[in-house]
Amino acid sequence: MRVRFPCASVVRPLGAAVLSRPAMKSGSRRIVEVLGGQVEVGAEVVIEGWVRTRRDSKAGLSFVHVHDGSCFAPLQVVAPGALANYEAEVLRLTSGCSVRVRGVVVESQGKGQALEVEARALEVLGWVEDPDTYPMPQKRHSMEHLRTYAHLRPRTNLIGAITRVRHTLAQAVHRFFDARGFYWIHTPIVTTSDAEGAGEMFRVSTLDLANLPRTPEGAIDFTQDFFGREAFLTVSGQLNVEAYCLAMSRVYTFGPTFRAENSHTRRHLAEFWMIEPELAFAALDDDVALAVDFLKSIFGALLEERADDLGFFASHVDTAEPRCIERLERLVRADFERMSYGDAIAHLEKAATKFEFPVRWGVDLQSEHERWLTEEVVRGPVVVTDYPREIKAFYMRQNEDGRTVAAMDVLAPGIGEIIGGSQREERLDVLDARIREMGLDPSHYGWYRDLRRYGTVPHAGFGLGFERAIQYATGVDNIRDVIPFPRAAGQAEF
RNA sequence: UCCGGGAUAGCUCAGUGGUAGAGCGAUCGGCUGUUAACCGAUUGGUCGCAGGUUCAAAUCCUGCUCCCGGAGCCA
Repeated sequence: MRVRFPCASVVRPLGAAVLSRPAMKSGSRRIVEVLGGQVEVGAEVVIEGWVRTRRDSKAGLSFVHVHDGSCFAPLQVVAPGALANYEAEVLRLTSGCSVRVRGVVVESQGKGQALEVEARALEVLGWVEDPDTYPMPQKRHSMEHLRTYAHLRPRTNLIGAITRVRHTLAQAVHRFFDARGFYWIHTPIVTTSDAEGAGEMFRVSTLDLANLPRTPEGAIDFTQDFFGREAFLTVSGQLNVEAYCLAMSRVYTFGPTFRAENSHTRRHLAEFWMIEPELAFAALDDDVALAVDFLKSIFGALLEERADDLGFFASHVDTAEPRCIERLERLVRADFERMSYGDAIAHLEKAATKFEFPVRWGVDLQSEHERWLTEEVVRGPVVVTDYPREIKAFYMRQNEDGRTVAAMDVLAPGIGEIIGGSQREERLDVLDARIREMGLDPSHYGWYRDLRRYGTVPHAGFGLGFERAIQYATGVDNIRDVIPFPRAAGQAEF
């Protein structure tokens, strides 16, 4: 995918954010305030930002487009030749220079912007030392190139837009839960539980790798390690948040999560952010309803608050049909399709396509199957429920049929599983039997079993990969481009 | 981890054994209330690294490193 780097010529509708003036600055305004009409025409303002483009007119003035991150559109600064430093500095401005501009807000004589700032003074705060090798000049860049300059890529239209979308979605997540009485639980990053069972874990240790302490039997002696036992980075906050759920009733986590899988795909990171609500006195249907309500709410907020950035994704980035704005609008309005795993298998068995992995009841859905369901059968997101117990985690609640569990996945076109959740097994005897059945030892699940021993209640929850939600919302192909500094197998620069 | 593709100018790429190319960028000039600006000129290379074959290697062979896509794992 190629993305055009230079500023778009069309001013998009601005976000709804109303910015208050920062207390520590005198008269300095963010560009979104000026372009959003929050500053009167004729008023003097100070603008601080980075030059994106400069065009000179031999009428003796220059047009300098400046970004400060506050919105998608640039501010056009008109720099008259009468400026004291016009010849010496303004005519030497290149993409990437940082500037402070004092000027007057005026109606633009040109097309492409309604308002602009006529400079009375333009101060260069920082030059670009060699414009020929500046990695972010005004031209098209490949995503791969941007990725190798993770520290400079936020200066591009694309990464700037992603950054604002990511922020807006994060805020919408917290607002959604807060409005419904959910408490944000800061579950631990470091875990000593080897029971999370959601993939390979990163070890956390202060032991000297070159000189490991040994037990008499020759094993590594973790009692001498920092925590007195083996420790890892969390792969899920779910088990911990269940404890708070069975006291606070409605809780959620929103934090970093780590998987040491050696994955090389556009959908995987070693460090990513996950959102995991947990709802007490609830069954699977409540969980599905919460998930659907959640997706509609956060994407609805995004449509309202970041129309400028979404317009850019729809016109320059997204290649799926329908493009992101229409896709999100449909999702916000639509009733979500829902089907059981059994029905999904039936659909797949009827499919005209021959799958690489043959379909039969009992197999887990492969990427190709999820794609068929979302892109061909439903043509949109779909909730699949009641999976075979053999392919799901030990904590999921067993259904009456004895062969399925109360699990649900929300599948989205182009992304695959965007949400995975379940009703949890609240019956201690059933949970213990399940743990043993999977060859695990109930004694390792002490505190988790306590939750079933003392005042257990039906409860349910789900997990949502935050970056995948951003991918879905923007149409950005590679997950490494929707997180500021991606960490993946073999990649932790910056 | 497996399968496939790739690494040549600041960027994106062409170049299948015989003197290293284009577009974009950058620089300079022309033109213009400009806005993917336009026109002209200039600049720009240890062809990923290490070996090998050959009179001759960006090109063929071997190994390595890294990147991209897909699969698995999963969110």
